[in-house]
Amino acid sequence: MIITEKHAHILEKAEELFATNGYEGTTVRDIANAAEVNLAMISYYFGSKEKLIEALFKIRMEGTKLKIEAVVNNENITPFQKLEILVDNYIGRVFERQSFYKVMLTEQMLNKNSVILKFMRQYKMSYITLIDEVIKEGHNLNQFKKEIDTMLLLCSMTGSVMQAIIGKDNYREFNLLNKMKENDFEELLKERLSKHIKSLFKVILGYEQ
Amino acid sequence: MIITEKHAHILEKAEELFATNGYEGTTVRDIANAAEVNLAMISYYFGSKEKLIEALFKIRMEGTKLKIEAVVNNENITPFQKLEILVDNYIGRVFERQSFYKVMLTEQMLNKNSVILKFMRQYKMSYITLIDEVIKEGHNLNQFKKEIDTMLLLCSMTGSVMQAIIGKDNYREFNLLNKMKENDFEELLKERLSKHIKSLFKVILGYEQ
DNA sequence: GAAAATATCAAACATTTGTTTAAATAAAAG
DNA sequence: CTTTTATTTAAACAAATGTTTGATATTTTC
Repeated sequence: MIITEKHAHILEKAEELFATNGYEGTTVRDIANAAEVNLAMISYYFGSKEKLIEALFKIRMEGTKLKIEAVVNNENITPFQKLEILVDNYIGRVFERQSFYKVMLTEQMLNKNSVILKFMRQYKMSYITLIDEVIKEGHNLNQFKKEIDTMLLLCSMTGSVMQAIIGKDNYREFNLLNKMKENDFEELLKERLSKHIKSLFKVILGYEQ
Repeated sequence: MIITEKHAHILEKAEELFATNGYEGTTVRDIANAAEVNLAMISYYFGSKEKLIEALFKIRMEGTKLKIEAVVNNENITPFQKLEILVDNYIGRVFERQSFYKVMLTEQMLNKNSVILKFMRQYKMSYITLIDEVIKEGHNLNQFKKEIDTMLLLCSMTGSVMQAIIGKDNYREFNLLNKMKENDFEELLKERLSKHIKSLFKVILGYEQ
């Protein structure tokens, strides 16, 4: 399937609606209105509502895998530096595409669509095997001193970021940051998350230089 | 509103359906079938589908707050022990009520219902202020050495647990635990999560006895 | 045990849903 | 320019949705 600009535009509007109202809570009419196209165009372009969300997952997940792998194939940096870059990449991607990651989170729980499940499985597995490699490398170089549960560490990373995003407003309020501009606040939160998660990795892996 | 056994039974079936299919993805007919009552009984008992999910949040959140506070009012244990108990309580509650916590997670993202928002806000705030107190106590006693971002630590706790639950099957597969019985596996995962999160707290707070 | 209140039921209700149709318009190809 | 192909449209479609109705059964109250 060829994705034109029109496709991409509709997908972006649909993505926003799915993030705020859920897949089932979003009607094809909502999408058509938001994208300012005729109702029938959704079927015309994508075939069905279900194929539309499949297309969304396809387009969003395509680039991601390559981006992740590029980091690890860089030979000139230490394992811990690689992990730091992976963390920052992850945070950057989630903040850049908050809507999509919210959709992903709900679909992880609810979805039974096999196409979407395949995409998510692929994404997760590439991430975990990659990090596992880097961690093994660090152990071999005797830079990481502790044996760890990679998957739980990954849960902490993704979970911390997602919870922070979902509870953004609570965080803002609790830390008395209401006056800040939205953009500045997001940068602050990203920065704090980055530090927080890197230190998680550090202490859990028993990193020593 | 008085909650009878019949109410509770319908709510439990609805809760399961909401967890697997989402609120919008669950029809009143689905609930009636699952609870083995006539379709009209849902309206008769709860007034509407929306009031049903509000009742679910009400009943589930009522007990929680008291349980949390009981821990902290125990004077005979150290701050870090209190945190350990809070962590184990949290894990225990989530595993015991996986369906509800899944519903909560999606509603956190999607819901605009003011009644539900109020419940969740209350829940979150009571948790955070409580933990904040314990952490201050630990600092005053010079047992915690590091200044921390309480809310991010909380994000890591809740996020780790939720991600682990959502990705249970992945965890099982990746760690080659497929032969294990579901119950045994859950106990194992709880144990590992408990250790993992407690060590997070320990290192991030700079705990020294 | 009759009267009143509560619970259950199948059927019907008006909306909303995703999708399709067939006609009209615009763009591309020859 | 004309024909063919691709796009856009309003209207229609059947199925599904949350809710209500009015009749019937069951339980409670006195």
